[in-house]
Amino acid sequence: MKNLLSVLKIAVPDKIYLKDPETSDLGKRIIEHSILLIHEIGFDNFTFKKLGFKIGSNESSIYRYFESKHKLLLYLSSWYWAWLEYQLVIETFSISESKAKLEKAIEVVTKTIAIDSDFSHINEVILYKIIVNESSKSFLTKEVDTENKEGYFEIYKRLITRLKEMILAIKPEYLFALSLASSILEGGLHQNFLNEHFPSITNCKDGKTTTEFFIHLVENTLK
Amino acid sequence: MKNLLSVLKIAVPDKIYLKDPETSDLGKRIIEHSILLIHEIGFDNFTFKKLGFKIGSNESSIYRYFESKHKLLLYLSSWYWAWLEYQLVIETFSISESKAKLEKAIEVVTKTIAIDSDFSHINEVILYKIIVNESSKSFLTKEVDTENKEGYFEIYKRLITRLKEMILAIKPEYLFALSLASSILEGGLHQNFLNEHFPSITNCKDGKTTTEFFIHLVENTLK
DNA sequence: CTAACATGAAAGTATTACTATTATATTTGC
DNA sequence: GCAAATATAATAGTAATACTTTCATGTTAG
Repeated sequence: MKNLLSVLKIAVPDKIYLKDPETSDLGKRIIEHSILLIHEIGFDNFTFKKLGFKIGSNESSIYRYFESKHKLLLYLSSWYWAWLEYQLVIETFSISESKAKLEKAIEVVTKTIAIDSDFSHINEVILYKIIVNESSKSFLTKEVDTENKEGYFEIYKRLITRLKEMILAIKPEYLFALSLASSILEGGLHQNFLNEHFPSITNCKDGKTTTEFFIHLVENTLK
Repeated sequence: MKNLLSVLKIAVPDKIYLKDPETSDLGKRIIEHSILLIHEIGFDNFTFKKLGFKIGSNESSIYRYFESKHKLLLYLSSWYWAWLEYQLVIETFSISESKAKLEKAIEVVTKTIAIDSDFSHINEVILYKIIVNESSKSFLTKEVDTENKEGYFEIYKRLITRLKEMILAIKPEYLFALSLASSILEGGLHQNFLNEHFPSITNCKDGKTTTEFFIHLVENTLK
């Protein structure tokens, strides 16, 4: 996996950025340190000025890569979904039995990311925490419909479609495969959010995992 | 229901506001029109200045009721959860059979609110839309842990606890009752969000409802 | 070696999210 | 019916945000 990703490039919809941050040293430092800074102070308190200060660069230079901090969040989200899609495909590819395949898929998309694959400047453990705490803000806006038309959420939707296919492979007549798929993905993030901030309203803690909860849920639903 | 609510008052944790908006005409107009304005321009674009202009009042007067627009969102969210808790209790109270009770509960918390009960200045149909589109922002902040300790999310957590009890009444040995309860509540909002903005990744549309999806899901999970 | 391009530095703008002060209107308590 | 208390309005002010613009400088490619 590590090897493959050092050859492959995670592709993010190119309308999200003004200049591809992967093409320069400054760009890469913007991505690397924006992840660390958003994690540190939260997306709402994050500004390009503060980021510029952190990487010893100028605010105006960062604006040459991203129109706004919102676009940067879209970039980070898309990058994460693309990375997760890659994990999903690789990890389930060789499994032919439908049930085992879906189980592995649920595991991939609901587990807490705790190990950085370390193939790039992007720390996936911290990025995952940002996804849990901030990614909803990328679509909870008045501009969501326009941005959806522009294709900013394509990877996310494709991921859900892939999950849906695996669900339908088990039970083709199930009428809610898309809803179940989207519930697994967002619900997985949400349970991990609760584990961190509202432990009194989740059971996904103390050794019981979000993955177990969803595997049990899905298995019974498709029985 | 209508009659009862005209006597009862929806109680919101009093640390959320500086002055109870229910105690004055201006306060009520702040609540009434903040709901309309947030729905119109989105929470991110909403300001007390714009609201003041809309209700023919001054920005500084609104600040006497709420410290910040974030506190106002917490107020609206808490009000909605309290209102929903009330609906839940009333509608399930007289049902003794566990399965029917839980089914009714799922219906209450996952259905799209389309009729305003019209007992107050608060338009519940529009408020529901705000909850779907904006309520996550009330807890997706760096201050969530402090605010949780202050008790700002008590009603929300109590609602989930009530749902959990109804789940356990059916299957006491089920290990994920809290996670299932929180998934129903947040998942219900999310499916309705998808229906509005990302219809390609949900089945809760074209006559198939979010409620049906969750009733089927829960019934099979607890079988 | 020069033209193109990337980055940096500085200044400017409109808006936001408040706070503070003072004035005026309304209510209430006696 | 009047003074005191309270609520609201008007105005101004502040620091920060979310950018944009301009110009200078350094670097790189043909």
